[in-house]
Amino acid sequence: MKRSIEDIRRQELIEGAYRAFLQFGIDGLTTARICKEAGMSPGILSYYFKSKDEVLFWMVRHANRVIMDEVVNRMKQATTRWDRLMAIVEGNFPEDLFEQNVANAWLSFYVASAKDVQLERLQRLFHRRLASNLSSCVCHLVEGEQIRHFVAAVAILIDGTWLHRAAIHSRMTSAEAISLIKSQIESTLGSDVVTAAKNTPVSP
Amino acid sequence: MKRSIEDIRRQELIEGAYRAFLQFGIDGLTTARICKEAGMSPGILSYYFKSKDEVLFWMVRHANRVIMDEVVNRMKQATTRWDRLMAIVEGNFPEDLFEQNVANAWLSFYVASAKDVQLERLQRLFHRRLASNLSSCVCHLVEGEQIRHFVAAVAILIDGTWLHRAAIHSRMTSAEAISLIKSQIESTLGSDVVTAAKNTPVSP
DNA sequence: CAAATTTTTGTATGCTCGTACAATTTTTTG
DNA sequence: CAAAAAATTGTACGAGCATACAAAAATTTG
Repeated sequence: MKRSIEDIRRQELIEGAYRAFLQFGIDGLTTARICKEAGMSPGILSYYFKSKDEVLFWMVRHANRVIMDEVVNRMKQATTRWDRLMAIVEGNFPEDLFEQNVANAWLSFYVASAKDVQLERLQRLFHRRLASNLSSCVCHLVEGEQIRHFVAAVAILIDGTWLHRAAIHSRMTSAEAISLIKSQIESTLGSDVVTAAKNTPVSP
Repeated sequence: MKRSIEDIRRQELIEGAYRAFLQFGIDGLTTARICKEAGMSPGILSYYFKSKDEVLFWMVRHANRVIMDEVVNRMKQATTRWDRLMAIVEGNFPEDLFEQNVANAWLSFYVASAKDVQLERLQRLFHRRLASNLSSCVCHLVEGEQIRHFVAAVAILIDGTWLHRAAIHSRMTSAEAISLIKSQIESTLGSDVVTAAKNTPVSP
């Protein structure tokens, strides 16, 4: 069974919204701009979606999937806990996405999610996934309370680095971001735990 | 010479804007809301200011001064490099300001400064001040390139922690934020540098 | 106190945007 | 091919907002 016109149009609008999102952030997303970006006429959005907010919702899921694919693909190839950890960090800074407009767009999503319960739920889902992935890399290697501290610190470092890429005119590259977070992780865990992580296979 | 009515009214409007800012962020700031918060009628803003953006500009300066006062007061009492460092960290997390609405408000300022050259200049000024203060705590204690890395890491940790307070429903307290950043700093610098910082007086 | 000046009020204007929808075109069906 | 259904277009409406400004009120001046 081939995709219906409806599915195709909805997907096109979501991807149009995504492109507009990367350029202008959530505030720059008007129905007209979304439709134009998708190559359609202005009124079409309300034919295929209940409202602009519905497009926004699916667009954010789409945007997150782009990043998550980067993470997951790298994690598949990891053989040690340490490799998994690096897969998460590196996957969160794809070279072609780590630039000011994109960082600003994500920042605007964070702001918007404070006033939109749907977006807030997505946001928390994304955070739980990240926290869960990070935990799996260090559990059994460090003690319980330490795990929560480690996860919080790395999450803050990742998001904080994106924030700086957005706000400060920093020209930081993704390689520099990864290297900064990597060395923070190393000094936080300590060399013995790092060595253990590098020698622990992924499964257990 | 007493303050003119104009100075008083402008200050009242700026403070009204600040209160509205803390509650609703930059997007929630309408001229009507600012005037209402200042206890004046809606049209008064355009009598004392060229535009809403001008109020925004002064309001952000005011908001930053609130934080900077916290930092500066703590730094005055510092006798060692380490104390100065802690003064900066603690001053950036005043207990009564470290809560979700305020964090969201600051986040919305970061987003807005991407599309407003005036706000962007303020933002960069704030960042240079922070970086300069941080540098002064570790220069001569660690080598040149290391300083830049250290400053970047701490700045990212501070902003990242605010971002998390805004976005994740984290209930993190200011004490927890300070403690997290403090331990990150300690493991980054290494115990010998920390000891040196604790034994180095502030002036040179 | 009366005229002049300053300050404040309330509103009108124009703009942007989301949404609904009638009119039109395209596709499908029998 | 004609009728019905689906898809698309363009626009009109209303809401929310920044700004300007005429009218009113308050204050100062002579």
